[in-house]
Parts: sequence; C-alpha cells; structure tokens
Amino acid sequence: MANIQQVAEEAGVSVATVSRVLNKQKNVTEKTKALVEEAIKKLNYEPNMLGRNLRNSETRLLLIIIPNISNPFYLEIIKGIESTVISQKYHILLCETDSNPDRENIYFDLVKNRMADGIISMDPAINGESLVNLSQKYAIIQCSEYIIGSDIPYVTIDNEEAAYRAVKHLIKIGHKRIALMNSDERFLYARQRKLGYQRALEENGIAINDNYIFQTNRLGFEYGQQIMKKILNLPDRPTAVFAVSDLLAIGALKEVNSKGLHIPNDIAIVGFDKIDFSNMTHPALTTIAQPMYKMGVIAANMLINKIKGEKVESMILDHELVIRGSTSG
Amino acid sequence: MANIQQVAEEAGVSVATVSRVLNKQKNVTEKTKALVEEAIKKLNYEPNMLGRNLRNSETRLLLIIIPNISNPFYLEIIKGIESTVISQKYHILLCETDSNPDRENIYFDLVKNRMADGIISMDPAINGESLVNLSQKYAIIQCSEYIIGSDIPYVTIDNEEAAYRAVKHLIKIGHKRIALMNSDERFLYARQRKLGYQRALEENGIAINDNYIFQTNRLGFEYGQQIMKKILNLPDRPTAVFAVSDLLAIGALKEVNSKGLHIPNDIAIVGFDKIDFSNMTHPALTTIAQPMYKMGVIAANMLINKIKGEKVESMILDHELVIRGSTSG
DNA sequence: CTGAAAGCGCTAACAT
DNA sequence: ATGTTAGCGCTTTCAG
Repeated sequence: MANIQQVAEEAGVSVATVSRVLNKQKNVTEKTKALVEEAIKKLNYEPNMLGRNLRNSETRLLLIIIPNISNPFYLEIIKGIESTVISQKYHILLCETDSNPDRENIYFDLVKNRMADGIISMDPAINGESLVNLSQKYAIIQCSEYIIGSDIPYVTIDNEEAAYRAVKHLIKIGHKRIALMNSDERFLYARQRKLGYQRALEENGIAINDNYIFQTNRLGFEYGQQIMKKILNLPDRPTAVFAVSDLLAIGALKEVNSKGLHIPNDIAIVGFDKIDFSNMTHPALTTIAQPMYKMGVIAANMLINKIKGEKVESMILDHELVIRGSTSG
Repeated sequence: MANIQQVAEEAGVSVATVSRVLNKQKNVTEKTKALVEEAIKKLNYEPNMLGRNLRNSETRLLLIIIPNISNPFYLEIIKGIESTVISQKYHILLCETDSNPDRENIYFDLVKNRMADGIISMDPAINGESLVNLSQKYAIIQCSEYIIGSDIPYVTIDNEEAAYRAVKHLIKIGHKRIALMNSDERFLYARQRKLGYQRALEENGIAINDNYIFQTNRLGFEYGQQIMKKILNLPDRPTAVFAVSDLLAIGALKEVNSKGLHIPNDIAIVGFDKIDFSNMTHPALTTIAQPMYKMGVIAANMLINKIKGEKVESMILDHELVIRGSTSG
C-alpha cells in the first residue's frame, strides 16, 4: 500500500507538497496539485490516518457512554449525535457499560490512551468521581443525567417539572391513588422525578403513600411487569401508575392487559420518554416527550466546541406531555 | 502528559525496557520491572495508543455496519459482538448507513484509511461490488445478510426454511388466505423468505395470489401499519399475515387492534426475529426466533480470526418458531 | 510556491 | 537482561 513518500516520488514533488494537497491548503499551484492528484490516483493511494493521528494527536473519535443499548431513548439521542458529528468528520464509539464499573474503566482508559478525543456520558450509574477527575484533562459532556455541582457541561430536561405535569394530569382526570414506578434513587433523574410526583400529590392535598412507591435498579419491560404484579396485589389498589420510563410503563401495561383488566378504566398508565414503541401498545401510552434527537445534536455540538477549547454552557430543554389512550379512553 | 521517554528516564532504564514492561514481556527482572512501574505511577503515565497504533499498524477498532440502529434485531447481535471483542481488547465503531450510499462510503474510507481493522456488515442495502472489492484487501465478515457467490464469510440462518415453517404453521391452523408483508426484494433475505412463503403455499395446494404480496423498502412500525391498512381493504381479505420483520408485524398488529378486529380470530399474524417487544404486544406475537446474540458472537470471532490471517468458514445457525397469542387464541 | 528535515510515541530488530 | 536505534506515515516549521 502506497504511502505519502511514494506519491511524492511519483509526482516528482516533496512529501510536504503532497500533504498540502491532501489537506487542501491554498499555496499550491494548480499545476503541481494536478501532478499530485494524478500520482494519488495512479498509486491508489489512501492516506493513513494512523500517521496523521499521531502527528496531530487526535483521533476524531468520540466516546458515547450509555448504560444499555436496548433502551430506544438512548438510540434516538445517538442518532442526533451521529448526524451532527459526521458532518464534522468525527465518528462515535458506542460504549455500553451495563452498569458495570469494569467496563466503564475500559472506556475511560480509551480516552486516557488518546484513542478518543472526548466523551458524551449518558450513564446515570457512572462513577461521578472518576468522571469529574477525567474532566480536568479531557473534554466531557453529560447528556440527560448529570452531576450536580460539577462543572461538566450538560444538556437535559427539567425532570422534576415533567414528572409533576404527568402526575398532575392523572389527578386532573380524577385519580387519587397513584403509584410511582421509579428507577433507582441513586440516580439524579429518579430523585428529581420522585420530587415532581410528590409535589403534584401534595399540592392537591393527596397524602403520599409509601406503599405506592416502587423502585427498580434496571430498566426493561420485565421489571415493569414485575412491579405491576405487586401493584395489582396491593390492598388499596392504585387506579393509576406513573412510570419513569416507557419501558417500565409498557411492561406494566402488558401485565394489566394479561390480567384482563382494562386500561385506562381499571388502571391508567403514564410513561416517560415517548419512545416509538409507546405508540404501538394497546392502548397507546400517555407519556412525557423528551426532545431526544435535539438533545443529541446539542450534546454533540457542545462536545466538539469543548474539544476546540471553547467555553460551553449547560442547557435545559423543553418537554411535553403527550396524552394518549392509556389515560383517556 | 508523560511519554515513554520520560518514564524511562525516571526509572533509569531505556525506553525498550519500559515498552517490555508495558507489554508484559518476560525477559525483564522483577527489580527493573518494579522500577519502571514506580516511575509510571509517579508520572501518572498513560501509554499513548496513537504511537502504538502507527507502529503496529492496527487500531483494534472494528466497524459494524447496520442499516438502522432502531431495529432491536441488530442491537441483540451487536451485544454479542461487543461482549466478544471487548475481551480481546477490540472496540466497535457502530456505523448506521440509513441505506445511504454516501454514509456507506464514509465508513468504507475508515477502513481504507486504516482507522479500523475490519468490518462486520449487516446492511442488506450495502453496495455489494464495493464490499467485495474491499474484501480483497481488508478483513470483512457478513452477518445475517450476505452476498451469494462472493467469498466473504458470513453467519446467518436458513431464511427460506424459516419462512416456510412460519407459513406452514398458519396453514396448519387452518388459514388459506395468507398475506406476505415483505421487505424490499433487492435484499437476499427478502427473496429467500418469499421463496419459503411460496413453497409452503404450493406444497399445500394453495394458489399464490400476487395481491396478497406486499413490499416495503424500509422496516418500521409505520410501514407495517400502512401495509396492514391496504390488506384490510382487500376484497378477499386475508385471514393471516406473515411479516418478515417483527417491526412490521407489530405495526400490523397495532393497525388490526385499532380497527377493532380481533387477533387471532379475525386476523392471525406471524413476525420474524423475536425481538423483546414482540412479547409485549396484545396479544404476544408468534415469530421466528433468530439466535441473534450467538450470531454476534460468531461473527465477531470470525472477524478476529480473519484479521489474524486465519481461514474462516461461513455458518448457518438454527432458528425456531415461537408460537404465541397472535396465531393461537 | 516548494522542499528539507524534525518529530509525534511507540515497538522490535539487533547488539551487547 | 537491557540498551541503541530505526522507522511506522504524517504534518509543519523553517529556509529558500
């Protein structure tokens, strides 16, 4: 495989000139440029990025850290990231931690070893201390989940307010016994959404019943099903459920359907994220729409700017309550 | 940031010795090894992969090319790939083509530019000619979809047989008017599954009705819904539908539900892939289970062996018909 | 506008 | 067992 040296010889110029042509620099006469391009074509030359990477100390690779690739919420964000970075000649390395610290460390090492130019972290289970340390030397952005008080820039939504609106909607249509299907309260978004849930109840004079609050440390249909089983067996059975993820909500919905109960008449359900699936259930799921694609685009731009050394500001984006069949028959 | 040179000085040894310690080579005394490790710790040294990559001409990065990240079918395969390659210190670069040749070319260039050591392609819309050309010089494996007659190794299932079994199941439970919801027939798997559909009908003395055969060039719920609308309007309405993807089947199922028809009494539906969500629909979807995770593991091992220069053989894995509520009440 | 040459950080062949 | 050194392919400074 040809290298820049051979191209230079073939074209009868120096390697510096070839490099200039390759990098589209101006101060090359059309004539020599043509010469070089001819040589490139003749030799089927393809520049070797390994040399360039070492010289420029960059890889134009960005790490995207997520807990689990199976959650469509992240995929939509990733689409936004990918479409943004590709136009700037960056590529992404998808890193699924599975909430496993060992994996996390492997990915952190990738940055320390200069194999990636920056990180967008979306993993709520990430080791905050490590991440903050890393952010002293490397470009890091957080997306969706973030570390309060760190100066790692982030893009997210107002989780507390979104949860508040979701639960308020349930109250407005007459529900009083409302269960919360939460994620692990070690995660910021889980704590924030719980606060929103509590505020909605309190503002409407509904006492908070701890028996109605459930936690799972993983997201997935099966966990929603499991929790719903417990909810259905509760003595004073709730008439509505607010789940902090569409995945949980969809599992819950399946469980209610299987038991032959009617949604929303027997049980109303609200989810969170507005993943594509949420419109395919029977009935369709009422949910909070997050601007996932847009979050991805913004996170990507923030990271690229950060890599360039610019100062970047955190952002909080809008969300929207989407009312569908699972709360209104 | 420290480099190997500085570590060598700090430890009072040569860079070669440091390199030996780094790469865990044997011929270093415990004493010097300790010396080097101390220096590494003291300087917070992290090896720079860019130097190593150039020297070794490898990146330990593998390209995974898929049409669309939103199809859980691919995600399950990717999990298999990732878990396999990570233990061998490889990482994956997820490349979504969106069936766009421009994107495809960007990813091909990544390999030509030595930014990746090999490719696992799962994109049925990929440019076969380019891929075959590329495979002359670079390590390439195909997964699920493959190019007949090329010598690019692949791992897949017997699509024709799988479709045959799916349709035969429908016939066995009494259906005669069976629609096919196919993907684009430019794709091999689509042609193969159509053959299976036709064979099942023919073997059972059912005439093939071209009005019952539909195509979509993209997979997604919405396409399944659209086609189902057409099917429901057919003069001699089919009593069953075989969809070549769970995504299409789920969209179809949603459409039938919305119209107030009963599944499986009015319309039975069979999907393909057994994605997680296929068990969350109402009723759950009868489908063909593909061993996705296993396919990923095998594809990954094939690619790594290919990179090592070993000879690798194509494989055809087993599938399974999973009967659930959408065909049997 | 073009060329010569240094050097990015690492590994490995060769020498001791 | 350890050191010396060349060189992977590229970009860029400096000189002309």
